[in-house]
Amino acid sequence: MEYDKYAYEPFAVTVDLAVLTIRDGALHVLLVERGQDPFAGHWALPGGFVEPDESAETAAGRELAEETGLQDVTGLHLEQLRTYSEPDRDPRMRVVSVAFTALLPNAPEPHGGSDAADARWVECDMALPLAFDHDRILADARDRVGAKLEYTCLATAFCPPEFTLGELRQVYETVWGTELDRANFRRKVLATPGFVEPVPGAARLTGGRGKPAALYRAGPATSLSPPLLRPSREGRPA
Amino acid sequence: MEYDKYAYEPFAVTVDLAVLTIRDGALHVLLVERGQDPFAGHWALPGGFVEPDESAETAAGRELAEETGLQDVTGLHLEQLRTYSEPDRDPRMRVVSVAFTALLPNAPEPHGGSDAADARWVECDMALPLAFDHDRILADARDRVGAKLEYTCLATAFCPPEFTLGELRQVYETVWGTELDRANFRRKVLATPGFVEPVPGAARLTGGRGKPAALYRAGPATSLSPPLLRPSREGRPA
DNA sequence: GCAAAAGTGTTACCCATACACCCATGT
DNA sequence: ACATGGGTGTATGGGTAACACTTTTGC
Repeated sequence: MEYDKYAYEPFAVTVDLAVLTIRDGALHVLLVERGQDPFAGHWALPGGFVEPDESAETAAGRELAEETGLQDVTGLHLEQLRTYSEPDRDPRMRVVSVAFTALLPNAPEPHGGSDAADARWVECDMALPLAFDHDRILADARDRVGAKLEYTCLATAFCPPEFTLGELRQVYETVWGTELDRANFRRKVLATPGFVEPVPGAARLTGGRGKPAALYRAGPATSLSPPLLRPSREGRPA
Repeated sequence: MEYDKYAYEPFAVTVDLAVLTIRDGALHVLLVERGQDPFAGHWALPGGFVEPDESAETAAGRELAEETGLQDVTGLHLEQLRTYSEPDRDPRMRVVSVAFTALLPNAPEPHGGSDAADARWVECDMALPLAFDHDRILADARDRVGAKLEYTCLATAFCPPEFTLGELRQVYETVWGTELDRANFRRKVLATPGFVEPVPGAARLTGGRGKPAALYRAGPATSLSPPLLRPSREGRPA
């Protein structure tokens, strides 16, 4: 049987990417400067249209490679965040956007490829305001990542293939904006089977000072039970 | 500036609903029997097209009201699950579906409204196989709900406005498929500020036998910290 | 020597677990 | 009387928090 594809006003489907990384102890997001209206000259999250033969996931991976110039997407974490579909979120037409969160270990300088006038890393707290509803998408991405650090092994996605426990701890401290006790963090991570695996004999200096630290790789585990909870949860009932 | 809305092959955007409730101590899902191809005669999750002036959230609420006949959507939990966009998930055309999870306290018998030939509650474990990729959507919904019971106050969404702690505990036991210690569950819930609030002086018999139980209402809290973890977490690394 | 960061040890306390036990109700 | 489910008490153990201490490096 045939089906009238044009019975409805057409929808466009796009992907938007909240690409996060840690630079200089601060959470950064990849932004592009829009080259055309609407919001020409404003900063926005990278993204683009889903092609007819692509899933949103495929489109997100393609856009990410285009924007960052990364070909080795190994060890890269790409995850669907949620879908934004308010009728007026794009003044041109109905655009439904599937948003993704991507976590990068190292931060290669982006080359403003494809349709973006310019692309660069911006500290998250300095990023607002963004085009469209991208402020909200970025805020949702930060919430999600912060929450996921508690009960998943996601933190290693921010680290290079080999990392020290101090670097891993800095991931938590940066995303959560808190300080963690070194000793307790170490015990907790090492006590979780499959979270990290030691690299035998390897050690590296971190920050130029202090004792060289042992190196670890990400392990096969994905979930953290019991979870690693954020400190200072103050909850007062009404 | 104008924009060519028809430059791309058109996408259709739909919503699919995993409406869950608890009946007779088992998790049930609302299913409709499809009246036309593709998958005519098969069971599927309720859903439908997003109208031109609707967000996916609005469309999901409308579809839910249509399928269940519920007008008082008070105390109803409707939440975006994720978006399914594989190019071949619908043989007719490109259909991108935003899936939602809805939790209902009581289970009104659905009336097969709108375009559904029939609609009924089906025990989740008996539901497979479903049309399209709805098996996967339902599995994702069950995973999500089970996980959210751990660190949110979502369980009250399965309960009527006033409920006993035993009923609340049955929600956990049903969704998780485990048994929980009554005494410890009680202490845990009451120790979490804002999870439940007592209804002064009220009591009700549950199951006809035993001591009448005190009644509680859902409180203002939404998150559960520290979380209420599922028992028997056995994790073996590779 | 001093600062900085890694790594180890120790103690106290919280909290979850696992029970035992009493209470109120219907059959 | 007995079964059933609500409600309370309590001992034990594991894990986290908090802090002291040693080690190894660069300046």
